[in-house]
Amino acid sequence: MHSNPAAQVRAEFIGLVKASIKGSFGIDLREEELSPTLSTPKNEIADLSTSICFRLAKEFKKSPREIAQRVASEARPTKLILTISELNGYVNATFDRVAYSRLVMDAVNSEKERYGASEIGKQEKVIVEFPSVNPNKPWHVGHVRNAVLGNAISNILSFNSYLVEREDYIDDLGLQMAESLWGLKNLDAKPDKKYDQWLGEQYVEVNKRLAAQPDLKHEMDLMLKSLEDLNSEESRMVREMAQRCMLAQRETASAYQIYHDVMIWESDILRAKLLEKALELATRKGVMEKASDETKYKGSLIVKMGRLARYDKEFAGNEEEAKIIVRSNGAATYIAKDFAFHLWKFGIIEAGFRYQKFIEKQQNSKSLYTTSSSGEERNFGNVKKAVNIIDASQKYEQQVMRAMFALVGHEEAAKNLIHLAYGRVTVAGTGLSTRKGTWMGDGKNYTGDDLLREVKDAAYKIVSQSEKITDKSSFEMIANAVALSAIKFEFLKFAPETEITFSWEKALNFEGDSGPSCLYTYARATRVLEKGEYKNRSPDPKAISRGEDFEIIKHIGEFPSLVEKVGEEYRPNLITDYVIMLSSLFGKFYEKMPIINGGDAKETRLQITSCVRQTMGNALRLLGIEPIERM
RNA sequence: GGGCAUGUGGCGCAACUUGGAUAGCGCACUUGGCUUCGGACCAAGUGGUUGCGGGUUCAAAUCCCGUCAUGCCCA
Repeated sequence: MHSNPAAQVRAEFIGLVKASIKGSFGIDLREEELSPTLSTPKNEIADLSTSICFRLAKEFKKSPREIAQRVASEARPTKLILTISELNGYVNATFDRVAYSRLVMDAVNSEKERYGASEIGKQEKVIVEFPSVNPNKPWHVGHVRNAVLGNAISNILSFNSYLVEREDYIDDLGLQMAESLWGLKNLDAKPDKKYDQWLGEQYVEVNKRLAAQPDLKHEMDLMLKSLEDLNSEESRMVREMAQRCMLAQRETASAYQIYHDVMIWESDILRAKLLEKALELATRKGVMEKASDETKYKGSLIVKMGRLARYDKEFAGNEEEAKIIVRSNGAATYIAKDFAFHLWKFGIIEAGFRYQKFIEKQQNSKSLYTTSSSGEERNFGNVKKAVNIIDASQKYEQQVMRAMFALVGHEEAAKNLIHLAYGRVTVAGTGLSTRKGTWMGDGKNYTGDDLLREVKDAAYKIVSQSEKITDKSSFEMIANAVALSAIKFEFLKFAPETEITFSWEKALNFEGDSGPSCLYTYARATRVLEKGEYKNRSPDPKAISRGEDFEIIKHIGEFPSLVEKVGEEYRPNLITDYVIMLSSLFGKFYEKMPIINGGDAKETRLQITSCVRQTMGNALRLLGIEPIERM
């Protein structure tokens, strides 16, 4: 069992309020009625409070104050709660400082790097899909946001006891691949740089040609047709090109310390005939049908809007009568392909995929597998929950897919099919278009590679001036860690749905609400513990006062509840808020309360420092940020 | 035309799902703090009718209705 100090003290408070109300008024409230009324008062009135008396006022025909006063006076203190009082109709509790501090410190000391973990995932399998960048270009800063989010979500789910598979979907069959292959054959240029970068630039060039010579469009369409024949020479060439591009993309991923378990290729999905199986299922269940000849949908396979509306009212007001799944020319839409793929994820239809190792050993010491025409069988997929990190523009498609899941009778899967819709990243008001090449900048591109290089250069300049670091050989490692923390934090601190306007100025700022300032807190705490010759003895909370020290203890006690919440709501920005607050609280504590020079309080304050360091480290690792000892 | 998201001090954001006491944080600005545990830090301060209008409630940034603006999506 993992400990959760905040949840424990809340439970005690609910219990005593419940007992007091029953004793005073003879009413037995349920825990679920009380628990939403709890909150933490902002000022220093108390440590925990409930507003339940406002709700009871009408029923009891008494003022909230009267009720609260009665409840407070009847309430019996518990192990963790020392006093209960009334103010303005609220019932307020103060914690037993020593008992609660001991609880928190014990929890951190005994669970260490597992402090904050929970069991809500019950070892269920979940597949997280990200960043799924087309294999004909490099990651741009928007893809970095996606990857960083997906990585954090995976870490958080895993910390909540889900068995997480990190999956990257690779669309090697779209029109964009036909165009890149056309470029490869016709543009007589040799790769002279990192392959994804080179391919991305070439793709922009192909699109310039297309704009100038619209008749080329026909050639592209022919190329696309031949790609879909998996035995064609074009198909073989495009796979080779895409694999080479993916190796380059994986270099970027690895530089960002982001790793996957499996890559799934669209061409292998085609080979496995997942689409046919999915369409058969949808037809058999009466969800999908042939459009009637009298409608404009003639010749295509559709799902009637009225059917979708039965599951999700969003589809109700739409003028359109149906959603096309397979066009009259036989081309499957993205929805069709995605529907099929996700039926596989949930183990509803079989693919019989074969896998090979794409990378034998990644930096996290695990292999990266890829689907393939031959190879071994492995148990990927077959999950209880699927999380897709896809930008908000695809919300509609994802919703249609979810509705179809429910309509074919898999409501449970529909509920567990989660689209984490994040806002796009723009540069000075314009979107990043791979086609138009707006990701290419002047001197430095808006790519993952250039972003990391630039931020690292800036970090290096600062690090190399530090007097705290005597070992010059570690500059490189530290600058890298600082840069990664800055970038990851910058993308994670915004709520997922917000759009982000990227600017170099912001990316290169390491102060304030930033990753480096959290790393700083960690490094500072580490150094203080070393200097203070801290030994991990059993907690001695007697010297804790009602000041900055106890504020820290309370904040640390909240961490496990926070992790659960973030795991259920997919909002890593709550963790960035949390670590900023932890940093700030430690900063205040550090100024006001001498640690090493703390006299009798020294040992206690070292213990608090150790708990801050541990919790900060755990929280940062969830975000995909590796803390460092010196900076 | 329909749908979704967003709108919070000068700027960038958080809190909204689950209503609660004085709306938090960073940047910028003003003032102060390194002979003293790591100043990527801290203290004090200026700045808000939470887009607008109505409603529900003892209580609304939060819920409901309407409206405006911006972005995205659907054919």
